[in-house]
Amino acid sequence: MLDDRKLAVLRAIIEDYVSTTEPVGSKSLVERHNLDVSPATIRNDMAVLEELGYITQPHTSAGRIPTDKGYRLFVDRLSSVKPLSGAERRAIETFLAGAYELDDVVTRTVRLLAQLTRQVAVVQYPSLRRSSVRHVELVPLAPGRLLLVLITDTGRVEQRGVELPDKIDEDSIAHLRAMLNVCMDGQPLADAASMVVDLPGQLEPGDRPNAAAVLSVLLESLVERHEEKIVFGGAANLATSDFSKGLQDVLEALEEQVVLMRLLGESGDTALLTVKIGAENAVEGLHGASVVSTGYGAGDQVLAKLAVLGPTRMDYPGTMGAVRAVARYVGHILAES
Amino acid sequence: MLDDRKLAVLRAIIEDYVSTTEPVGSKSLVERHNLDVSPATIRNDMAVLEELGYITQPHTSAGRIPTDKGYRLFVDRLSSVKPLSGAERRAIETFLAGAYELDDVVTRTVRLLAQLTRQVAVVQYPSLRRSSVRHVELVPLAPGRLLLVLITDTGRVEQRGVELPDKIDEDSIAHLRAMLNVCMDGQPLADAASMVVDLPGQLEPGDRPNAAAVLSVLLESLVERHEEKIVFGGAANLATSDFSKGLQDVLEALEEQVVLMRLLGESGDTALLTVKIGAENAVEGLHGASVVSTGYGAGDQVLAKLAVLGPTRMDYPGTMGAVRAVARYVGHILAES
DNA sequence: AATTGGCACTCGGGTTAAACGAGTGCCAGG
DNA sequence: CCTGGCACTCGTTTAACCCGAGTGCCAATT
Repeated sequence: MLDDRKLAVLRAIIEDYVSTTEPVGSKSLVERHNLDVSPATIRNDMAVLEELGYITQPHTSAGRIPTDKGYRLFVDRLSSVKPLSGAERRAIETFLAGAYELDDVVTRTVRLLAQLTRQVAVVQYPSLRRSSVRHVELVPLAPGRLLLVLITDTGRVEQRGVELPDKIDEDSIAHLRAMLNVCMDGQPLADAASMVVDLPGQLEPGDRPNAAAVLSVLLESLVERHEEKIVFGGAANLATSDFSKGLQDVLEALEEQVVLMRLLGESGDTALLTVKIGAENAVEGLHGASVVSTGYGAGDQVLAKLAVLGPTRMDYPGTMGAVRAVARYVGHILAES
Repeated sequence: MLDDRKLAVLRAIIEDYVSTTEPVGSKSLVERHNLDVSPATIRNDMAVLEELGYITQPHTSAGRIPTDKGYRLFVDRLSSVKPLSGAERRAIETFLAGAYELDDVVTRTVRLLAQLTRQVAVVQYPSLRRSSVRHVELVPLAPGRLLLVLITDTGRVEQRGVELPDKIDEDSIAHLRAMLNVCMDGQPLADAASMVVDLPGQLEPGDRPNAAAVLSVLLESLVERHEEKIVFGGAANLATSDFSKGLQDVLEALEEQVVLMRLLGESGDTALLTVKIGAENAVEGLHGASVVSTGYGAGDQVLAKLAVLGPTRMDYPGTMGAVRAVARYVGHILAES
């Protein structure tokens, strides 16, 4: 059904369409790629490809353009991830070189990815689950209010205000702080729940409600909420890449944290490059867009996701190459610091 | 030269143009607003207004549209800030109610402003200059690396990695930490420089290079860099408000931190509502846009700026009302926490 | 069975021409 | 100073038209 030449034709159609944005006809195909057959033959092949749903024509008397299914086949079987050029690799290094803080790393990664691919970049903050506790600090703000500061072994700091049910005095704070640090120091945050389960027993009964409030904030807010932090950049690139329709929709989707979560979550927990094409994206209003995503982290742990979003008509090999390279490099940086 | 009726005509033209997006002619003017004169009279007035540069016609045989100068006059003399409706005020409260952390406050403010005005919102993080030090924490990360954590009396936490010139042991860290806290606790950050000037003298000579590194980071990075943090949102609104040209340009400008700084910086240190119309904006590629900005902060201190950006053809009274109201409300929240 | 050249057909895009109409400027009269 | 009248301008819309890229099909060839 699909012999080699037909596949070659599909590949050629996609390459041409991606670079010209215009439907591609049988004649220009044989010219630009040296297929040693006549346009008529290509037409027959194209008819078959259309029959099978890999390409379609916008209207009669126009050339063919790839369908989502066509891109899917292309990505799965007809292309390979394109390694970056030396210049691009150097760009990555210089771009990310001066980033010490996590905020900095994430921000720069977004800009870098957007610039490299000329599309929209989406980056999720690394999860805290695999980090360990280095220090817990409690700072009184007001009679019924504490500030909880968590410092991890990866040098990250998270803070959060805590509303206390009762008033609390300096001594109790100090005691609670000491207890917390004894219990949790060096422990992975993923185990935090079990670490502190018997903590209230070691405190004065009167302090227990307050301690409970602190713990619940620590467990729920700090660790979980953090993963919801996702930033994007390169929206300006949307304006040029004449998104057939619904630039509006795309921008709205990007500004919804929940949508971004869903977008990155879809690809599961894998660290592998994942490509979602057009309607494969569950998110309404993001059909017409493709998302290339991957996990990243220090070593082989997947701490978060990053992705590039663009029109279905995108340079998949190049984009995949950029995403993979950036993910790896960011992984190194996280591992070092 | 400019009698009352001519001013009324200008106001009417602006109101109509803002709501319809279309050049407005003499006839529809007398209909929609009950000016008790004939279209011909209005035409004469319009001729004068055009002569003076307040309005212009896109082409012969079309109605008039306001010029930047026309909007300027409108804002300065023909309109007043429109107070928010009850529903809008309630929206502000519910929207900002659950925000405890600063991050949260800023993020929500951006979304709120964008939604309220249906335009792009820009919010700068509050300056740390007026805050006081509550606690300084030093955490060893690696032999030559420290994490510096600063906690302010307003419950804000800033962290930053510090590269040390020499190795440092636990005791020296503890000593340095103690010294820092003694010197700085309760002191306003604005005075931080003078507070620590004699600190190195109280340390072992061997520790002085390390201490200097820590101090420079504390002074330069934490306090100053923080003010550069500016976020924006509501880009989706740009898509609808058919920015005559250069949506591309606007998006690019918004993604440049430097540009945003300049945008907010222009209006000086005032807490007052400031309106920059079209070409009044120094930023290239943001002609065609207007910016309504104001300072905000706890009490009467101006800690940062926030702004709304939209096409010159915007609802100035409404936008100004929203900006002022939100700024005030955010101020209250900052003052409480 | 696959390939090829030939040929009629389709249809979107671009061009030209004409009719339309909103809006203007000007003027003469109230 | 205001008003009604009127000629004029010019962008927009509509219609008719042609052009050409591209297709599908078929019969002939390999």
